[in-house]
Order: sequence, then C-alpha cells, then structure tokens
Amino acid sequence: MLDIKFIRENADVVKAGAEKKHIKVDIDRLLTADDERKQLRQDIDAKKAEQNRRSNEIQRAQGEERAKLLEAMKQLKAGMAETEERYKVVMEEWQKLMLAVPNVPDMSVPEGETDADNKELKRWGAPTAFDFEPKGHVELMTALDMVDFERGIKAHGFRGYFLKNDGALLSWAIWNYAREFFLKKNFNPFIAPAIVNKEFFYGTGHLPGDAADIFQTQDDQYLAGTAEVPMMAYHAGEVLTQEELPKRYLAFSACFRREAGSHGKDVTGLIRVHEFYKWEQLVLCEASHDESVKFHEELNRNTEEFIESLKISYRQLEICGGDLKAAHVRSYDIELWVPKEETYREIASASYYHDFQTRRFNIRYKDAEGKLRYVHSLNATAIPTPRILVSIVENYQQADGSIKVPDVLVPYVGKSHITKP
RNA sequence: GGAGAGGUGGCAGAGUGGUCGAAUGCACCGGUUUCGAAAACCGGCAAGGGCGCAAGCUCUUCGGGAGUUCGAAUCUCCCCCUCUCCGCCA
Repeated sequence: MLDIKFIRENADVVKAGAEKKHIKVDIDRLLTADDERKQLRQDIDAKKAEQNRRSNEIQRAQGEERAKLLEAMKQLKAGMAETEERYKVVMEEWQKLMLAVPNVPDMSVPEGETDADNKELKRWGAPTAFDFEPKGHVELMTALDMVDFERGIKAHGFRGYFLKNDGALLSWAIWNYAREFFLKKNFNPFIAPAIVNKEFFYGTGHLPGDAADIFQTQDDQYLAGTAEVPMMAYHAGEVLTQEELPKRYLAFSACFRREAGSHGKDVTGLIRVHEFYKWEQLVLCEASHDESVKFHEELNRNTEEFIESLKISYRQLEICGGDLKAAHVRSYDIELWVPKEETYREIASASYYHDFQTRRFNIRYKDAEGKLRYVHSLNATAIPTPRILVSIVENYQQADGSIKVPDVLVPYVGKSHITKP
C-alpha cells in the first residue's frame, strides 16, 4: 500500500512504476475517486459537526423548544443518509484501487517483460564438470532410496513426495547447518506458523493477486507459502521503539503452494512441490532508503555465502520490471546450477519493500522526534528444502551413482558419501 | 465441544446513555532541585483524516460489523479474539 498523499503528489512516478512492472492500474480513476471521497467526507463531517452541536442544544432545551429541535434534527439526518450511502460506494472503489496500486520499483530495476529479461549481475563458480553423463536428481535419489515419488503421489497426490533414509538425513543436515550458519549473522531464531489469518496475506501482497496459488482452510485462514507472512503478522498493529530496530529474524516454517498456473512446469522431481520447508531471513528497520538498501545487500550476501560454502555454482539476477512483484521495490534472485538441466534454477530471492507492507500491517515506530513512522521491511530466502537437494545431489554425484556429501555438511550427515543401502 | 469471564490510550486499569477522547498509575518528554544523577515536586503527553500560511477549527476511533437514540465506550443483535474451568487430545 502506498500513501494516497504520495500517489497524489507523484502520480507520474506511480504510473511509470506500474508501467515498468507491466501492471495495469487506473491511477487517474483513483485520483478522481479520491477527490470524490474527500468531497463527500468534508460534506459528512460538516453535517456531523452540525449534528453534534444541535445534540448539545437538545440536551439543554425544554418543552416546545426541544420538540422543535428534534424535528429539525430529523431533517438534517435524512439529508445525511444519502451522502453516507454514496460515500460507502466511493470508498469501496477507492480501497479496491488502492490495493491494486503497485509499489514503485527502484530506478535501477531494468526494463523487461518476463523472467527471461532478468539481468545477470554475477556468476560464481563454474558448472560442475563431469567425465560421465550426469543423472538427474529423481533418478539419483530414487536409486539411492532417498525419495519415493510414487508413494508420495499415492499419499498426497500430484507433486507429492516422501523423503526417506539419506534423503531425510540430508534435509535435516541442511537445516542444522543452515541454522548454525545464519545464526552467526546475528538473527533471532523463530519457528513460524504456516496457518495464518487471511488478512495478513493482503499485507504481504499475496492477496488479492495470488489467491489461486494459496491453500485455504475452512476457517478463512490460509496456508502461507513463506514465513514472510506469519513473521510480518508477528508485529502487526504494533508500535516499536527506534532502539529495538532493526529486528533481525531467521524463521523456519513449512511452506505451502498450490502452484496453480504452473501445472505444466517441473511436473516431476523436487523443484516444484506443494509442501516444503524454508529458512527465511527477515528484517524490520527504520524508515530509510539507505537502510533498506544496506540490509538488502546484506541478506542477499548471506545466502550467497551459504551457497559458496556448499561449493555449487550460482548466479545472481536482478529482477526486471515485468517480473517484479507488485509489492517489491527491488529484488534479487539467486539461481543454482542444475547439471541435468544444464541451467541455473532459482533457489533464493531477496527483496525490499520500503513501507509498502508495513503500511498494510500497521507496523510503526517512534522516531527520534517522537513521530510515528512505518518501519521498512525486507525478506530473503536463507535456504529452502527440498529444492536445494536437487543441486546438491546432482552436482555432487559420482560416476558410480553415489553422492559425495559437501564438506560442510559431513559433520551434520555423519558420513562423507551417500551410497546404496 | 460445554460453561463462565473479558476485550478501553505505549502498558496497566477505572468508567454502564449527555462537555468522556476517556479518571488513576506506570512509561515517555520538558522544567525545578543537584557538581552530576536518583528521589521529590511542577507541567506536557492517543492516533488518524479534513480545512487553514499559522494559531486554530472540525470529523472519526474504546475488538469488528449492524441497530436503538437528538446523543453510545456505556443499551440491543451478529461476528472475531483472549482468559478460566470441564471434556477430548499429540
């Protein structure tokens, strides 16, 4: 949510931003609705003031005078009802339009329409070289009895999976290693709920846009596809002190995604599943663009360092306008090398929002002057499982079909190679 | 699932139809005192919107929504949430 005042004063900037994101929103219509809203509000306020004034008179009046005042009041109120009805209608449209206005992308965000236009900022390491034909993770992991897709589909349905044996152990090893690695970066650890009240999905910007991609319960709660949702809800409606900022949270949660609209994509394997787990980095900081930028770089760098420690080649992408989510100011993706597909696949994403989210969540702090301001929010993937397993097993596969355990994970897995049981 | 209690400012907590946006305490800010600090004392202190250069005026908000009333934190109805006890349960 942008500030309506900001939209009024910077309509051109907001329009250009929406255009860059290829999002259609009628700013002119919003401004007209806002004019109308203000006019009606003033009208109602004036009448209300009159009503309040007369009400006080009635209190003191006696007998005939009182009866006269009551009669006059009836007429005043009749005149108000119509205006209030109209105000309601206008407000409804106003709110709908306000929710549709995307955040303004940073100047540095490149133009582009789809993810194909994302700009590569850097590449680390080289794709793993094999002196044999590398296998895909489905084949590898199935052969090593680390995963069971058939029974996963039997139990869960499409995109179902069981991680088992070394597949389960490897997942736990990654979680434990990630926990230790990221907590050295000065975060407060959290385990966050995945079932979250519907209203908070509007706050993160997942609703109303992505409704089809979210599982929901019969109690009007939704299953979060990322801990970003519960973690933002954590401080919703609160007033923080400047001293307690920045808040640095490392949250672990189950994540649920319906993947509606991607039915044809990645139909097998662990790349795209309905249910997964993720360590997520979150920051709430004071309302300063420089702070946001600083933390954005830092959170992204944390993930890069983690992946570098696993010694798997990655590349960093700058998300282009057309691929940038409505709520984002700027976003980086990190993609990991997947040998079987001979390409880099997304593993993590780091974004900042300025006060776009916190305005909706109503998370504020008192600044040095005692003024209430909306905090800035950021979030970034630390590491998701099981998707990360894809790159680990494929990059570390050996000619004999076994998998070498990355050095940093050996203490957590308890062995250096995963072989046939 | 059953029964009961309750949701009020940053926090705690009074207020049950009329200058109540709301007593009081804590926290916070300013001042007096002090070498400085603490304590004490004095004063200030809800948020959001509109009009205005400003001073100021004004509207809204006491969990959410609807209603009764000239007037609602206060009465009625619906919903949500929290707590306690009982039941069930990993």
